[in-house]
Amino acid sequence: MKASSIWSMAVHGKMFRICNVVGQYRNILLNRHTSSLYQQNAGLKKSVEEKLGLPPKPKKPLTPYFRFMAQIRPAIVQKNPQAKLTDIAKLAGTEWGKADSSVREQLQAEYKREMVDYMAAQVKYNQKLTDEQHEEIKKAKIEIAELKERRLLKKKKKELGKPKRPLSAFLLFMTEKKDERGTQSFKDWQIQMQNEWEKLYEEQKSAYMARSRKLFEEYKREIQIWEEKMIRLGHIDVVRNEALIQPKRQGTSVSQRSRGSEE
DNA sequence: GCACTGTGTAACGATCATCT
DNA sequence: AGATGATCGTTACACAGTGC
Repeated sequence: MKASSIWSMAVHGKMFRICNVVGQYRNILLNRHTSSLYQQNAGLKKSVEEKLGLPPKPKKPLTPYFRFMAQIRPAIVQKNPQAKLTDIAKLAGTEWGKADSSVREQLQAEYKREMVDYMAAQVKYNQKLTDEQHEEIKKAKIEIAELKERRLLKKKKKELGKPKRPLSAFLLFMTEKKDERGTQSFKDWQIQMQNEWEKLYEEQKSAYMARSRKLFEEYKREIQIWEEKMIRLGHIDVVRNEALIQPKRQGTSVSQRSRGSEE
């Protein structure tokens, strides 16, 4: 903890130098960056290194455009109090397009100066880490990238209207009983549901199972139609592998398609 | 070509446990 | 992976420029 706070102080010091911008926005900039760093240290946005319990790595200097945005943001917000974050970014982009070349050059020069410090800090930081720590960071980054990929694929499936898997017999039972929960804790209620499910008469259970089976039959039909449509549209990544392997019952076959892109 | 850099917030995800 | 729900944590969104 102590080591990390020393690191944190070092980063603070660097950022204050980074924020040493001349002109009328100097104070605003200083305040903004101070609070921003405070939030990061409070753990709102942790870097991979910090998540792994390693000292925080030096932050990249702000690019000229980000520096510019930080300067004009207060004015934009004041003029457009109800503007959303995304609106502000758009307005800032417009302003950047209209900005004087001397302003751009000055911001560019500041960026270059701070980049020198950053590079040195980065080298120092990397030297401080062991080979194992470097490897750990590398692995974590790959994992994060894979997670992101999975999340995006899930989002795509949703957007393309992938049919949802139907409820199992037990879930149908649980859904039906949800209004009877009252003030019981979620966990206790689940355990109670499990007990009640086990005590159900076979014919009662069978009724739920029959309903679930029927839903699954419908689902099978829906998913097949949907996957065939996805293949036609070229969205092979959202289709289960079986759908690519199994030849279709009628019409054009997809079996000759290459499966190279899939696992 | 993608991650990073800043911002605030809405939306989304993981978690807990249960079964199929 | 589907539902249940509260809670806490994380990410996408917009913008442009830079470096790996």
